[in-house]
Amino acid sequence: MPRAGLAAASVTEAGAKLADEVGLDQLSMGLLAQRLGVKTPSLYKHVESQADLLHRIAILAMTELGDALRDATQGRARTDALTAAARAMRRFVKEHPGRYAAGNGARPTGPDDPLIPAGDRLLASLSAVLRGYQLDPSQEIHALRMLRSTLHGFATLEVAHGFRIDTDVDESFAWMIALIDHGLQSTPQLT
Amino acid sequence: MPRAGLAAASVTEAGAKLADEVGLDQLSMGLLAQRLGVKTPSLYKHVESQADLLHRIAILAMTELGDALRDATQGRARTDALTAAARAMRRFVKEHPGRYAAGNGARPTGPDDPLIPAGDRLLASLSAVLRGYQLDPSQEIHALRMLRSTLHGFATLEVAHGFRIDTDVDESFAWMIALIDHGLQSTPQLT
DNA sequence: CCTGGCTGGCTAATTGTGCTAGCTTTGACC
DNA sequence: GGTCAAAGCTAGCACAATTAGCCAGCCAGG
Repeated sequence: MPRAGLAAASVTEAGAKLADEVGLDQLSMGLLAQRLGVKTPSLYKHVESQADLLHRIAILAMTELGDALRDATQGRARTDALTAAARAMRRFVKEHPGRYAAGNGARPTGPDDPLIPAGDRLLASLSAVLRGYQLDPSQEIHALRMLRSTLHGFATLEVAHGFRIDTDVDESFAWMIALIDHGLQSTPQLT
Repeated sequence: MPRAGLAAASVTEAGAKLADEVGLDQLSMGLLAQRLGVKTPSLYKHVESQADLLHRIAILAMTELGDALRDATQGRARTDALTAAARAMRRFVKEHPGRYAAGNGARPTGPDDPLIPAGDRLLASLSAVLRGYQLDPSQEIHALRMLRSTLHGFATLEVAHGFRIDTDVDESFAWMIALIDHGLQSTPQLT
């Protein structure tokens, strides 16, 4: 009997792809095994448990998203960088809703969990966007959280079909980014 | 054998409370039955399925949240109304994370699903907040989506322990609201 | 009263899913 | 060619959702 030739990385990748297709909550070990042409218990040779699989998908997602943001903002600043980062984030969540959901739900399991540096790099990319606005250092953390909340909220609502009619969603997104950009430029006035 | 005296409404309420305590994904029929002092299959006399239960919890959550927003914004306008609505929303999600998650995940099952009016009332409350800013009508939908995305994103990230250190979260929230308020007041400049 | 039917509980059993145990085969390396 | 870890498999357990079908309590009408 020929071997399937799997490894932890390829199982994780396949799991992430499947989660994007069917939704994270519909991702089962059986379905993934079927997709890989293997029986369910065989997956446990590569992955400790379903929780472990989800964790690996989460790390993959955070890493990919961090990379996407870094690439998108390379060589840009202020409004340009903000727009590029926002679009990259929205695009990633739209194309990879399952992965992204996994990334969101994951908690680090210990102090040397690779999820932590992956998350750090993601935050660093967003921080880099804000750097161009030369905020008061005491406001950076607030701006970072605001930016993250906004992008996260919009993207998750969108993929959950949270916006009633699908009209003008692109326009709404651009409008929201413009509002944030405007706000970041007038930041001293915010107390 | 004495009866437990349940009804669909009380089962839903208990399910919502339990979801808030243990997390929506940990809510099982067995756990809920145990909480109600009843065996699992008995729940099916009051609720069609687990999916039905979640749907009922979702409707409850949307209704409650809509009420909370309406109450919070009564008699207020502009900055005042915005702040009150934002706080009410954040508070609700913090106190009822399970319900809120159920409300988010739910999709209407048909054209006369009570979830639809419940959602409408929620959106109407947020719309009312924006009315005070006298936006250009073409921008109302964008502002509404922005507001919803922002509040949703912040609150969900917060309950998911998405903010690394818990310091200054209140401050970040206030800062974000101030930025939105400022943006809504200078809305003509956003093209 | 008391009695019949509806209601809301129960037990038993089915299915699907995560997971473990333990066996077998492949294939890489000596 | 022998050996041994890796990677597959079958069998089977545990637990969650659900269904079927039984029985007790309660309430209205005689």
